[in-house]
Amino acid sequence: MAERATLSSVAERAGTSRQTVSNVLNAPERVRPETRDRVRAAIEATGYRPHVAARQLRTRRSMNVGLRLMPLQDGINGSILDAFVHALTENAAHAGYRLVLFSAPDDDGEIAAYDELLETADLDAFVLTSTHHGDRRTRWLLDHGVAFATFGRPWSAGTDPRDSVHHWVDVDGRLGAAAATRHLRDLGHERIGFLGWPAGSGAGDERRAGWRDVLGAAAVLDEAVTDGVRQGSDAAARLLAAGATALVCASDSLALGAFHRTTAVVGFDDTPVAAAVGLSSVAQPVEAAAAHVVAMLARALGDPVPPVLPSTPDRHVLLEPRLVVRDEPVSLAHP
Amino acid sequence: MAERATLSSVAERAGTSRQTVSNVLNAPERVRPETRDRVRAAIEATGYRPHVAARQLRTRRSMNVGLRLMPLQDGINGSILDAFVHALTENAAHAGYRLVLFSAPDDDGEIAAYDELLETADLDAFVLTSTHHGDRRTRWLLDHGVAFATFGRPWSAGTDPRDSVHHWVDVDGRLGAAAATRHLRDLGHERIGFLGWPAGSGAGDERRAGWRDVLGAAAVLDEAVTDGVRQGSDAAARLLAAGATALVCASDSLALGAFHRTTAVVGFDDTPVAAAVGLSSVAQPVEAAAAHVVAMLARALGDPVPPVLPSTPDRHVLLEPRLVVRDEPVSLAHP
DNA sequence: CATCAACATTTGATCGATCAAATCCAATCA
DNA sequence: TGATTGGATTTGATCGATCAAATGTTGATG
Repeated sequence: MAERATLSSVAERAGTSRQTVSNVLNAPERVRPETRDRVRAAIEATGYRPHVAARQLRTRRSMNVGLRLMPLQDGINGSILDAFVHALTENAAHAGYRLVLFSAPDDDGEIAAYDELLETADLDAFVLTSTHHGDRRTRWLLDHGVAFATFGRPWSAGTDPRDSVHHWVDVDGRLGAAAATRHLRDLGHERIGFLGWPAGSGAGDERRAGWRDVLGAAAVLDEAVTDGVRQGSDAAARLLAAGATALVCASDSLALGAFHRTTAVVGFDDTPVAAAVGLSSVAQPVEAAAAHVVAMLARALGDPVPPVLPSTPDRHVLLEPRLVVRDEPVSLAHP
Repeated sequence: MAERATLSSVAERAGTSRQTVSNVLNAPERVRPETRDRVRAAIEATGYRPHVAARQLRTRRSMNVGLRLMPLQDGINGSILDAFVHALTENAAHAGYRLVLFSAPDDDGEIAAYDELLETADLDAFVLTSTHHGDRRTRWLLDHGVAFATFGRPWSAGTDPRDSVHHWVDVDGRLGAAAATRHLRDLGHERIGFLGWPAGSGAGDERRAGWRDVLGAAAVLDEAVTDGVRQGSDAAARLLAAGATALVCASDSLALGAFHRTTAVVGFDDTPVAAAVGLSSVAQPVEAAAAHVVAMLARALGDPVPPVLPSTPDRHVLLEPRLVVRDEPVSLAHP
């Protein structure tokens, strides 16, 4: 087994010094072209790869980004986050970052984990998901000058202006719900109900607002229940009894419950279940969201943003969801 | 902002040397109790935490475990892997490991990533999922003396004995299918069909075998289709037409398709969908699987195995799945 | 031809831990 | 008393990179 190549071993081979090799990698413009080529050849020949721990010890940069895995969602809806984690992993790799996972029982535990990881492992940044009212995590990170971005808007009532200064990416659920409503109207439905959650959840309220945007004064058939298939089924029955002929739902769980009462249903998040049963649903562009998150972090960290990532310098990005229309229900098509 | 505490700063405060502080942390028995207490007090007072990069540079151990995120499953079934990732993250933390994610387009890409991560980041071990026939990854890792464990048996036809020497954890699908079949028989069904995949997939064949184990010569109603809700629905119709009154399915996707034809269905993997619609399903003990994986890695690495992890010294663990019986179908209960 | 600036390259120190070997110290024994 | 032993503690070197400052080289300029 060959010895591990180091800066020094490469330097020796190229007939230069450590630092020149280092410069070829980190500041090539400082090195004369001929030397550069000679060093590059030596790097190639030895298969040299920089050792991250050594670099980290000196620079205090680990190129690692932390992500807390949220406790598993009980239902169907958790899968967007999983898709997001996938997309994040790939996009982080494009920018040279690696994703480090950790878990915590609650927000305070997550904050304690930040503290620990920053001090012991030099994590460069964090990605937060599932932002909510009164989120202490963002405050802590801002106060400590840590780079981070959230997937999800800051949902606070705007009391503290600092909440809006951090980087975030979110999907415009209002637009999505509006598109869903319009789609059903285009199919000929006139009495379109909304099946969502009780007021108070940021995302839920947004979606309801999108439905109202389209229907205006006709937006009267409104049910608010906790998330779940059974609740969706029951509430759908009530809405249909009240005269609704089509339903916009705040989640695929609710939509799945509603789906066997009528196929004129649109769900939210385009989970695997929706695809499986042929349910139309509003898809979140998680891939794009992840790309924006990584781009924001790279900018915040002063690192180059690779061309594959979005180059908008915005600190906030609100993405447009996409309505996935499926016109052939699969599993519930009783003969 | 206080300066970062280091071994030296703690040592100074405690009136000892660096090395003694290091010993208190890594080999306390070498230090006289009084000194030990003094040092511990200094550690406490300064909030000292060891810097992983510095340690890693010297010891060549990162305490990081790599995991490749598989490309997203198209359907419902991917969620077991996600649950496994969660469980793995938590159990890894118990043993002092962190989980580092990476992605790769295929097995060869994964191997290239191993190579890279080992050399640059000193990853201590890897966890592999979705093992399959002719898996080159395990061979490579064995050849390079890298610690790893797989979630999933080596499914090779036993040509190379090395395949069986590595650490693996799996769930006994055969047992699970048998339990499902028995459950349906106990409910009074006599003609129980199996709805699975074409022969050739390790896990699928196991599950079919479990069904045969229970029914013996009565195991005749057998359909093999590719995975999917629609396929499940269609195949279920054929099986029912052929006289079946109940169905054991190889996946929740298939089971969901079958579910509206008859509620006498048992699925596999107990995905969120199954819970959502009230479908009985065979649950994989992912939590236990993850704990075993971490315990195996810790042993392989010569690290202490924390008491919360299983202490069996086995290199192979076959876990028993659990049948989750749900007797009230939710969404498909047509009035 | 000497001087100076600008560029190119090298040298020594450093990040914070561990390893290996040296030193210190108290207790034991000839 | 002095040598010996074993445990406790300290010292110096090291891992592999980067930083900061010093040195070396080149070309332009008066």
